[in-house]
Amino acid sequence: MDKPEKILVTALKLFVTYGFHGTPTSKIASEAGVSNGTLFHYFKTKDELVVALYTSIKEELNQFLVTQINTASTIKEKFSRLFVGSVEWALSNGDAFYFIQQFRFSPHLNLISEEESRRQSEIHTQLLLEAWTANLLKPLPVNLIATLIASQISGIHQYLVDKTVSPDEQRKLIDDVFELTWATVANPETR
Amino acid sequence: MDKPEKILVTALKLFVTYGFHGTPTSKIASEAGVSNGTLFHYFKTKDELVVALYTSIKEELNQFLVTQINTASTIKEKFSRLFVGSVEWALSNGDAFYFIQQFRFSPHLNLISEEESRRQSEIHTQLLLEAWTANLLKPLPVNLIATLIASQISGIHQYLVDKTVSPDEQRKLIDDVFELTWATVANPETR
Amino acid sequence: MDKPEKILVTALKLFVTYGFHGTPTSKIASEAGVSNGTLFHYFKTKDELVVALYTSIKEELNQFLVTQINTASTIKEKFSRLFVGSVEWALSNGDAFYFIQQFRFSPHLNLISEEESRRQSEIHTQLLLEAWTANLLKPLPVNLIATLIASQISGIHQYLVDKTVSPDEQRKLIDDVFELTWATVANPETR
Amino acid sequence: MDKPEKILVTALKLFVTYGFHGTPTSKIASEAGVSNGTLFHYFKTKDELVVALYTSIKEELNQFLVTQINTASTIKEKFSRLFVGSVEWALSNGDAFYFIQQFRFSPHLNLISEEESRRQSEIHTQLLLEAWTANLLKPLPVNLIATLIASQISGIHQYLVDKTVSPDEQRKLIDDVFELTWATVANPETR
DNA sequence: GATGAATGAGCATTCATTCAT
DNA sequence: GATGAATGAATGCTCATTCAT
Repeated sequence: MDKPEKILVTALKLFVTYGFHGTPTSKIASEAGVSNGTLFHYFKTKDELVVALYTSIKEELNQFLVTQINTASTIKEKFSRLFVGSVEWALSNGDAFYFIQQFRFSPHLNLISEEESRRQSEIHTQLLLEAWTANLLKPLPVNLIATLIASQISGIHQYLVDKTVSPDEQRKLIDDVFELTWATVANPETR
Repeated sequence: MDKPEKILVTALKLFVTYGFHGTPTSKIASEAGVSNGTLFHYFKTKDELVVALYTSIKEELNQFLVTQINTASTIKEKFSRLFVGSVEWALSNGDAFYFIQQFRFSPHLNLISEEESRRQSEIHTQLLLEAWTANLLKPLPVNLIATLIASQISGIHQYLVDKTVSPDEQRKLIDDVFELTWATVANPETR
Repeated sequence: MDKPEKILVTALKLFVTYGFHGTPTSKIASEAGVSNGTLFHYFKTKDELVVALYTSIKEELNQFLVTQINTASTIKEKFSRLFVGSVEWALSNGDAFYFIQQFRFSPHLNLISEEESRRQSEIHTQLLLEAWTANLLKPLPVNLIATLIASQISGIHQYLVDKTVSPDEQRKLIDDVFELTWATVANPETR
Repeated sequence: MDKPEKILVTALKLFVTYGFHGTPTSKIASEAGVSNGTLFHYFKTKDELVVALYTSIKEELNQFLVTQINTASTIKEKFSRLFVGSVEWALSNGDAFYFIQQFRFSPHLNLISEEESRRQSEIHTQLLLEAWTANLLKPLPVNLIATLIASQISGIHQYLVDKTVSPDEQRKLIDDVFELTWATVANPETR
């Protein structure tokens, strides 16, 4: 792992525990095993580090989701993969997922450009467009459907984080909730 | 409005715009029209101010929801009132709602005691218990149901914040989503 | 002496010895017997402190020169008082005088507004105008005359700083150089 | 232009604009088109670079003045050439001249050895000695005369920098001021 | 000679908190 | 209760300098 990567990994761990403000750059540097100066060699400011971390996490998540979707044939199956994949990724990358929320409710969000923002949600946009074109969705605003699905993902994730459930049960619950969600948003006629 | 109240109101506005860290107590004080010392007269530390703000907002929200629920007769109607009320309160108290999220994804959350936490969600717990007892819910874990409903509330709110919709349409959308949500979690047999 | 004044006095001493850069604000504060925070309470930035010091020194010098000029009756005598007064002030306020030069050949000079600059040289401007109106000066550009006089002041000062001369001799030398300078710039006809 | 020379040229430009402190070595290096390490290959420390720049400028100035003086036959003419040459060099090497002042009022001055200092003013010392021996000067301390001449040089330069004057007028003004200065310091009997 | 990544000491500045009035 | 001057610990960031390649 090269130095900037090591810095990002360490920053994630510390930000999640102590918050942005509660984490001095000096602590990030020393725990990452580099000097303070090196941190600023790679990230011009602390804010830039925070943003870079967010971007890299989103990137990683997206790449994971793409591999998930690619294993599916039907559109519904793609949704399922996206849904299940998101929840499972969130469960096994607790820190990263928590950080995303943290970031979203902070002034740092404004530092993300429109374009970067669009790029990050491209997969979801594409898939929804596909479903919409195939007339698979209820006659509701597409954005509303997107938001409702996203909410259910974060809902079931939230539930599973608090409980301790066996992997099998967990998988079943996620599938069940996906089916419920799909029933909520899918067009009953073409379903 | 007395001084501590003025301080809380000002703090909310600033926290939402600049974040906790980005808002010095001195700025809160000056914008609230009180002296630096006065702020610390009412709130021993900045953290205490943050927590007090959170608690007071939750308190206000809960009181509002209680009045909403009280106008309902059936259990489903209570759920509806809770659902719609939550979304509408969130829409007309954007700052407060945003602050709640901000707070939840920050280390400050640890400063809320278990008991306080329980008290804040009492209404929801009560209502779910009622529904459960009346056998109105699907055979899913009650907590999962609670989380799913909460997610949908925040989902529809999220959607409405971004769009600009007429009040009538807005109301209709919220009702629609509630019906979808209710269909998702309610026991079809006793519904 | 109040705190901001004490800070200025200490800063002068240190700047002259170690330069602006070579003098940390922390050293100024501690030698002035105040806390680091107090320094920044009175001067928002280090640059502001530097500028404030410059302005206060120029102010003091000007007030001194005004009292000198006021004891003179003829215009030539006023020039003499200004000349002699400037040299003597420079000799007994070595640090302050050195600081002025230091400041003038630094980027800080740009932080002085046009207006402030004009105000600082008002005495000289006035006196030259008076002499010009009375036709006492050679037909040379007034600004050139001003600059030449100023140069001679700094010349004789420079000389006296390096040598050690008895007060009497010193006074005589300054007078001599003034007469030479006056002969250089004064109109021989009306002299 | 070889690398160390390029570094010196760039450093001059930047020092004059931003001051010593305001100019990082990294900026000098990058603007000079060399790497950070190369700068330190040629100049062990930043201070050494500053001193080297000063020395090289003084050297250049002196060489120029020597060629000027060599075209003169009488002593007064030599003084004239020195005077005029100095002003003209200062005018066409504004940055270099400004840097000299900057350097003189900075702690770096202490890094110049006595001997180096003497060498730099040798021309002036020699010429004054010649004039003194020939009994051409007023019965004033030689050092005072030296200082007064130097002051007038910097005075007329100062004036010409601020104004915009045609080359012819400029040359005439410089000559005039030289004559005035010469009249001030030269022995009227042997003149 | 040339490079530029890495270092870490050093500094300006901020800000929560105190306390005398 | 109210004030705001004073504090000083804490921190982001800079930059001269080193050194392995």
